[in-house]
Amino acid sequence: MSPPQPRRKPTQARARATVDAILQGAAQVLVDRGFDGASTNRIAEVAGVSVGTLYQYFPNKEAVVVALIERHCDEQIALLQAMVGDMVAAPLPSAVRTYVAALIATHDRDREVHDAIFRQAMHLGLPSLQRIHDGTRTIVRAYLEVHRGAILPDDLDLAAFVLVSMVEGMIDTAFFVTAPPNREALAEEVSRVVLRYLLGHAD
Amino acid sequence: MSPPQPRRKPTQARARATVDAILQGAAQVLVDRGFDGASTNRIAEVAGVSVGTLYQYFPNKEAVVVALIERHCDEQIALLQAMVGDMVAAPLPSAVRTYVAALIATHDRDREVHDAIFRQAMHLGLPSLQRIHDGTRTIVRAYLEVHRGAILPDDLDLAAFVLVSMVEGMIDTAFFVTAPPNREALAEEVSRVVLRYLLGHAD
Amino acid sequence: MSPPQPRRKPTQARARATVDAILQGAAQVLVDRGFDGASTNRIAEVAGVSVGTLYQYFPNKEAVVVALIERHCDEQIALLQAMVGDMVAAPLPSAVRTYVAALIATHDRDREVHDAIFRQAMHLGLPSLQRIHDGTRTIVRAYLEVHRGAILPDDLDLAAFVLVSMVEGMIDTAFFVTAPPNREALAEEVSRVVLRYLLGHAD
Amino acid sequence: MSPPQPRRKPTQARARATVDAILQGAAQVLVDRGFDGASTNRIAEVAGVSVGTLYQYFPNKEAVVVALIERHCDEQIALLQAMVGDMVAAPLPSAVRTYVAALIATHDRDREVHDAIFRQAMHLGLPSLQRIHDGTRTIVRAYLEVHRGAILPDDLDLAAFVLVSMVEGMIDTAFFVTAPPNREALAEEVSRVVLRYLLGHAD
DNA sequence: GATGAATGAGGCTTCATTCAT
DNA sequence: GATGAATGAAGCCTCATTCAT
Repeated sequence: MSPPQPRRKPTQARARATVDAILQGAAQVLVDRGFDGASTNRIAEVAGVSVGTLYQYFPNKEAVVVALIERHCDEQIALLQAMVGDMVAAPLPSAVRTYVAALIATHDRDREVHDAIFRQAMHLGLPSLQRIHDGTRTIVRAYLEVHRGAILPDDLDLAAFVLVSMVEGMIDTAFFVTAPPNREALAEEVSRVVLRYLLGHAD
Repeated sequence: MSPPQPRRKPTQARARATVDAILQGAAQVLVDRGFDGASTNRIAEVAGVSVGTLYQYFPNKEAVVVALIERHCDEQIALLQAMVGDMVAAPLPSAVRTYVAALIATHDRDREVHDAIFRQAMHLGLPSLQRIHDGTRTIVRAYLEVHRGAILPDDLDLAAFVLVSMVEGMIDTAFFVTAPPNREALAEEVSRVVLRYLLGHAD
Repeated sequence: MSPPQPRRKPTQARARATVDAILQGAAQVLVDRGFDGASTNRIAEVAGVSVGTLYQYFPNKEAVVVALIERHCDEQIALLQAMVGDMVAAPLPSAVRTYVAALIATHDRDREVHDAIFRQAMHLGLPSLQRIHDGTRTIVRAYLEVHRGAILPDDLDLAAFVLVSMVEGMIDTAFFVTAPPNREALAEEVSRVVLRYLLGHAD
Repeated sequence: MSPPQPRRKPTQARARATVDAILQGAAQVLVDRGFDGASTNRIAEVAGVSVGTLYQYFPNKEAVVVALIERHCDEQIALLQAMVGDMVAAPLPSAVRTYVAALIATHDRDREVHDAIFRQAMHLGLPSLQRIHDGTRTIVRAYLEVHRGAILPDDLDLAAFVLVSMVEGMIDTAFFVTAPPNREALAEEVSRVVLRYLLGHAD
């Protein structure tokens, strides 16, 4: 409803620390008491500031959650980019395996927080997940372009979409919906799916 | 001696109609105003009954949403089963294409309602999605068993998990997170992924 | 607010049984769930009838509670009268001891029910307790009249009032407020109070 | 270094005023509309604050009533103690008459409020009345100890219990159940009961 | 800048009561 | 006579938000 932008840019170090505390508190409360138990008063309390202070940096409750999600997404993307940084140079099979492993690792960090935030993102129907998806897709698409000659799919846009949404979606399912029958073998099997799709084989 | 018909069948018919109305109302409100805007009073009003009546059939607000999700899941599963009924007899490639098409069709029916309910399911962390997943997985696993000799994967449990979660997750992503670059070609491309995973080729 | 009289006199045996069941249910619920948990629906359910039936015999909820209290008071008075029936003929000391013992016995019967009903009577500020008091006082006053020559007090009205309210009040306190230090000796000590008041000694 | 005055004494003063206002309001409403008519909204309104404020100081409705009862009990006990302060030094007969008069006076102050609160205490089955009783009993017991040689009863615990519960119970009855035939003579007659119990005579 | 007491709309839920069957 | 589904006013309580200090 109201602009999800922070009311004032926290230029001073003290202010930034306050905002950080609030977001930490928000994450904490989200994890501990679920969405409906996350009131601004509670968040402020856990953050160790007063509600008034919270409202000095965020125009309303939603803005806090949005900011939290945004920050989380940024971290996720940064994490992913760091992990796949030199993937481009690698041969396709090992690149894929690295990518899948990175994605899974990404979900393993801060499971609870990730989970809580993910649910909120779904709940609020926010474009944050799309940001993650699109960012990832761009990276993948670029990679496919480089290897265009070696892979089966022609439509690289579509291929990138399918790859990212499939792998991401699957991992989300594995983490949020139902546990896989064999957690150890999961990464390898997913990699096989991808490799067979791209190459026709998984060697 | 006693009347062959239980005394209040008609009453039950009325009650069932009431429950239906409430669930309809809940779906309606969920779509229109989102979860937080879905108050029991609003639901009752849209359903055309009084709050009191709602509470005669559901112990609390969450129960209404849960019932709605459950019903939706049942419908989804029934729909899927109807569509893949004679898939078993079909050759693998066309079976896969049927399955994928069915899944997509399933998402196309009642887009908005499905969307709203799906979000709630995620939000509430309910096992309903798991039910869908597990149901589907059982079907798929049985199918793979039949074709065991013709496919590459050994671990059929894992294969079934990967297939279902991947395809389902991907379609969810396509519908809820970001639109695919080429909606027409999507089904075929997903089918290809599956077929190459199972056979090494997609012919 | 509305007349506390039953809507229709239950002339038939069946109807009387129904009324009984309802009052039983009311007592039950009052004991089990306290006053605020005693809803007409619950009472009807426990009584094994439908709410509608309850409302055929009682105009509103209060009427049920009032009827219950009335019935209880009647029982109490009858019980008391039975116990002190031939007290008049007895010599004063043993008469007093009989009376006190009867009062205590009266409180011991159906402790829980008595307790619950007593609280309601207080709560509703009903004249029922007054009925018990006045009834008892009349009996006592008559007895004192007979023994006028043998006792110290002149004002028999006042004496009867003091005796009844004191003994009754004390027993209520003993039962509802705090336990006496010596339950066994209580009756004898109370009797002594009364006898010394009447005679100057307790022999 | 740090300010010698804690930062929000004024705040606390304000808060205390608010709590007072709420309790006043509660007493008011209890008297005016009875327990069932005493809604938190009504109490807050009469107190001149918003419901939210009420709930900032009390976790629920019952807590308000309990606090009110507690405060009332404290006042009663303090009042009593003030009145009987130098009773110990007095000779028995006048001490008893002072005590009885004090108790009656205690009931005369704020009749309506006292009445309403007393009913609630019974209704809620709270130990508040017990507190009053036990407090009083301790005082009486100490007094009896001092005069042990001059009185008839041996078991001082029992005697104290009988005295307090009897006198208190009787006065409660006189005030809440039925009016005494001769209000003026009541105190003297009660004193006689007590004195004859303790001494065998009332001079 | 920070604080936290105060606000009050609004959510969830209960329950006395009615009335069509 | 009996039933019990339906009603809806009203109660308790929470929480996003403001503002005087």
